[in-house]
Amino acid sequence: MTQTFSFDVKTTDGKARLGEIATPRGVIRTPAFMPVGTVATVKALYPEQVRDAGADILLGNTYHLMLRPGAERVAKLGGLHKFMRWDKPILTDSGGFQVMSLGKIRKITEEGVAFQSHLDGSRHMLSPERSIEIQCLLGSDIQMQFDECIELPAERKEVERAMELSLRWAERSKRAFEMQRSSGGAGPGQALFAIVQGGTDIELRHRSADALVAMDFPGYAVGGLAVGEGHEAMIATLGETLPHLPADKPRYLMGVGTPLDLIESVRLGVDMFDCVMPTRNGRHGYAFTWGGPLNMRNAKFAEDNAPLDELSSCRAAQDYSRAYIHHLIKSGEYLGAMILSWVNTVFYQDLMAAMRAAIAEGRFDDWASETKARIIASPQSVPAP
RNA sequence: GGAGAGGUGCCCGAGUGGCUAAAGGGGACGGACUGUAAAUCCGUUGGCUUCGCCUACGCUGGUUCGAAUCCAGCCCUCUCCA
Repeated sequence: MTQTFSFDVKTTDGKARLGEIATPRGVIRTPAFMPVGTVATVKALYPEQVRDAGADILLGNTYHLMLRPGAERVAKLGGLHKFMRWDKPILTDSGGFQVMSLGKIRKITEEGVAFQSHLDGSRHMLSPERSIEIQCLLGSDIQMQFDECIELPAERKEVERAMELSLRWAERSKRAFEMQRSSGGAGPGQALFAIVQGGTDIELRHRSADALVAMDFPGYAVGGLAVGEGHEAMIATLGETLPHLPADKPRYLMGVGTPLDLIESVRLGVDMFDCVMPTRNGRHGYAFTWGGPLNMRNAKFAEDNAPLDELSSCRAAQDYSRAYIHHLIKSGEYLGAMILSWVNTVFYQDLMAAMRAAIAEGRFDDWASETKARIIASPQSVPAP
């Protein structure tokens, strides 16, 4: 197994890429979808289920883990992988997303962001340096620069300000990461990714991307999308941004998305994704199936004895009836959330696997048309005879 | 048999003369969810020919310009005492 971090594009189909990221903890097949395990757990799932679903990597969060149980404590306990019993790669977000999502309880300065803990109100400072330090303490394989993610729509001046700040923080993050490298806090198998910002403004996106590429990172993320601009604008922005990123480095679209988002983004050349959608929507009673999405709370499933999704490779989708899952969800039972989180996580991984296969066989466009017609269209919900 | 408490919308439950088609829960129905402050949040929830009308707070009658709210009788439920 490799001791260093590397990325290899195996083949392309149009702009879509099939590749592999090699790390000391294992290979990540791309395009990849990373289940989100914010607080050291992919909610409602055992790590084994996440692994068996086909996930090569999952995501953890700097902000949440620094508050609880604390980065130093995780380090003391042997690192995040050992702590949560996940031995494959882990990517950690820097806390940049919380700059947006916790907008009401934080203050931004050039130095960094002062957060008021959403848990107990205590104050905590996150700077590029501290974020990298925490990510190293956690033992993250792919670390993210500290950035400022902003909500859209926003004034161009505001988008530009956040983008420029994120550039300066990228530089500081990189320097901090190199310091960690030289002091043994991070090894050659670990990598730091930069994050392109700039809203839906093409000129800002180009400036951001060009500046970051000049700094030379082992991977580049596109951040600040799927934050209110809509699918079309997101895809358009992505289409203009990706050509400014090096072809030989992985491209990660942060926080995205719906199955449609994933398909259209892979078509444009994105290699990595993460999103809470399969798990959060699962907990909320929403099932992704190969016949389209189903809201399992709907009364029409009350006496539907058909399996949830007979086309799913997830055992739970075969074993449990729609009526039963409907009952569990309506009753607020944990098992309902567990089943749907599992089914959705498998669906997302199978979707990525299908995209990889389609790229390998040079039929991505055909595959995409067929698949979109099946899974994006309104759901089939005919009761079993 | 005696004393007391009470009967409100699908359920529980506020409401003691007009601002009450009736607070608030729950349930039901529907929607949302995109680097997780989310097992969360939002909307609807008597009917109709819907800028108004009808029906409605146990039943019947009464007082009043006006009653879920006050009065009388009746029916029913619960608690305590015999």
